[in-house]
Amino acid sequence: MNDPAITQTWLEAMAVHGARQTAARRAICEVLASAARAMEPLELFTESRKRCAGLGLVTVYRTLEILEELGLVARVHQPGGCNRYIRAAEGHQHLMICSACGKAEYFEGDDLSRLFQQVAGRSDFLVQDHWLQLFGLCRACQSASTS
Amino acid sequence: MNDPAITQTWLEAMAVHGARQTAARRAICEVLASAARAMEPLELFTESRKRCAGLGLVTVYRTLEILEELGLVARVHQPGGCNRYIRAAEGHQHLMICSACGKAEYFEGDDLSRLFQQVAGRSDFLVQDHWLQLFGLCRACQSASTS
DNA sequence: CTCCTTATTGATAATGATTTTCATTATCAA
DNA sequence: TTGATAATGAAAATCATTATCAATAAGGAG
Repeated sequence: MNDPAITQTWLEAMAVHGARQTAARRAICEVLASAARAMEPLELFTESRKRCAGLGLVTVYRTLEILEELGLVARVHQPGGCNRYIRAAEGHQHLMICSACGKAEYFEGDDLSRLFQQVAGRSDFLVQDHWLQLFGLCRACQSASTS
Repeated sequence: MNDPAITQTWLEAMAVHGARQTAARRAICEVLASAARAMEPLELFTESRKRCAGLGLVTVYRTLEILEELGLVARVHQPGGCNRYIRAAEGHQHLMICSACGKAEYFEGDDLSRLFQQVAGRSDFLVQDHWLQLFGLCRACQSASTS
């Protein structure tokens, strides 16, 4: 699914949820859907404002709240802070984040769920959910550090 | 290693680091070392104050900063917030958190590192670090929800 | 054991991110 | 086209965290 399609999907999902379709929301969704990195509210505000003059920061917060509530967008936790948002995973995927440029990419982690149950089975916990994130260097940043 | 021993280890590590041994720090370490759950600064403050009258919240923040810097304590990220701290893992361990009571427990995850490299190998990322946390129900809370 | 340097302390003020409030504006169903 | 009402932006309020600073206490030197 490409970026414009994602934006469309998000706006439709919001509509189903009873939320109106506005210029502000469209701008915010477009920016976030096409972002290669997780973005924080202020960045998202600055970028989205280029597409929707007069946009307010508060609207960014409110839109993120809805998108997160609908499971379309996810908050990303990093050593440097936990206020960045990115397109949510499709199915059993996990994030891999470049610690140099911030680029984020999902990878399939379907086979991991089973393992977690098993590993945790050694204790008395009943596992219901898991958070997994990998940090490293993307291809571009590997090359950059070599040269 | 039991709780008083952990406290002692922490205070000694802080001493090596050049930090003085004070009543405030001892109280904070004692509380955090014996905690079964990750605690937020304000909670830690309230509890520690019972052992060290007049303790200030600011000192809790400062002590946490040192303990984290020395790798003795780790920040815990949860859906409800990212401002809780807990005893750091020993070696390749990961956290398992009870979503009902908050109880946290470490489990061995040594064999997982290899898997992450492998899984990520499908992409162009060079994995350097990983964050893994499991959420579920501890034994006590499983029983509670059954009865 | 006492003194003295200096790290540590708590109270207060400042900061920065996020939320709330509210009057105005825009969406969209009828 | 119209009207009920959701959505908006500006400003104020809130909350956690950080910086400031004068008073205090830790702990090495003597």
